Amino acid sequence: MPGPRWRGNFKERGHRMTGPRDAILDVVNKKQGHLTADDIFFEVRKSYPGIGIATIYRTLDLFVRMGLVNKFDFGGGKSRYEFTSKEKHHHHLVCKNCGRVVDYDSFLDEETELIKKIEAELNRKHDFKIDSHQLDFYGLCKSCQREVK
Amino acid sequence: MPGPRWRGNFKERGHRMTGPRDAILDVVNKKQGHLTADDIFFEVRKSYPGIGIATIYRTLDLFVRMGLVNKFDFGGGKSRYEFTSKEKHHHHLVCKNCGRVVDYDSFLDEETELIKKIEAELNRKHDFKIDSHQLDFYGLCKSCQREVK
DNA sequence: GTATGTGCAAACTTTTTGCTTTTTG
DNA sequence: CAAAAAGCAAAAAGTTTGCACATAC
Repeated sequence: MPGPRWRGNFKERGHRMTGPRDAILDVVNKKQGHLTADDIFFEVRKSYPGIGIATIYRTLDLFVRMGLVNKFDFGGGKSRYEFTSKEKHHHHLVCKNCGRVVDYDSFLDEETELIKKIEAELNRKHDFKIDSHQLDFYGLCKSCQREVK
Repeated sequence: MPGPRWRGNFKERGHRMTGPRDAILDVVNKKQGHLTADDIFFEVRKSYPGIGIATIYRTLDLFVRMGLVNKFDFGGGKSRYEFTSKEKHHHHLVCKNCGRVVDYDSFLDEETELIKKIEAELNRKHDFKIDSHQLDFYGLCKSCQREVK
C-alpha cells in the first residue's frame, strides 16, 4: 500500500510509487542512522516479506539519485544509507574497532564558513563542481578503548 | 632483496623484512596517491613477479597497523592505500563519476584549529579517543561535468 | 631449526546483472 | 496495454582464509 506522501515526487521524475519503495522509504525514514543494505533488507521484510535484496539495492540507488537518501562509506566493506533529513547537517564519529557511528554537530557555524571557503577554492583551482563533503572522525569508543590495544 | 631502511622498524615489532614487503613498501613509497590493492599488485609484480594478491592484502594490513600506510575508503567498493607521508596533511576531492581523487591542502591552519576544537568536544562528550579525521569533498571533475547529467 | 611469511586456490561478502513475471498508471 | 519494477538466481568484484611450502633470523 503505497503511501501518498512521496507519490508526487516520484511521478514528477517519471518513477512509479510501489509497495517495496514505500516500505523501504518507511524504514529509512523511521530507523534513521547509517543503516547497511542488509539492515534495511532485514527490517523491510517485516512489513514486506516477499522483497528481494536486489530490490533493496536498486531502490536505495534510486533514492540516492533522487536525493531522498545519502550513501556513506566509513570503511568496513559495507555502504551505509541514511535518510536525507531536513534537520541539521551533521558529521560522523566512527569507532575503528566496533564500527559504531555517532553523529555530531558541534561548531557547525565555524565549520560551514570554512567549508565554503575551501569549496570555492577547490572549485576554482581544480575545476570541480562540488556538491557535498564529509567530515568524519575516527577513533575508539568508550568500551573499545579497554578491549583493544 | 630487502632494503635496510625499514629493517629495524620491523624487527622491533617482531616482524620480518621480506622481499614482498620491501617491494610493496617501495611501490607505495614511490607511487604515492590513493592506490587500490589491485594497483599495487599490478605495480609490484614488475619488480616481484611471483607475488600473490593475498600477500598484497596481508602486507598492506600489516603496514596499516604499523602506521606506515593509511587506508581510506572513498566509496566505490575499493579500499585505497597511501604512504604515510611526513609531508603536509591533506584531504581529498573525489569525483563521484570517475572516482578520480585529487589532494588538496587549502586553509589548513584554520582547519587544524577547528578540528582541534571539534576533537576536544567529541572526546569529552562522547568519550571517544580520536586519532584521525578525514575531510573529503565530492563532486564532478572537469571532464565528467559534461558527460554526466 | 623454528617461527613467520608466502602462494595458490577456494571461500566469503557485498553488490550487480540478466531475465522472466508482476505491477503501475 | 505498455513501460517500469520486482523477484530470483547467477555472476561480479573485492577481500579473506586454509594449508602446504618456502624463507628469515
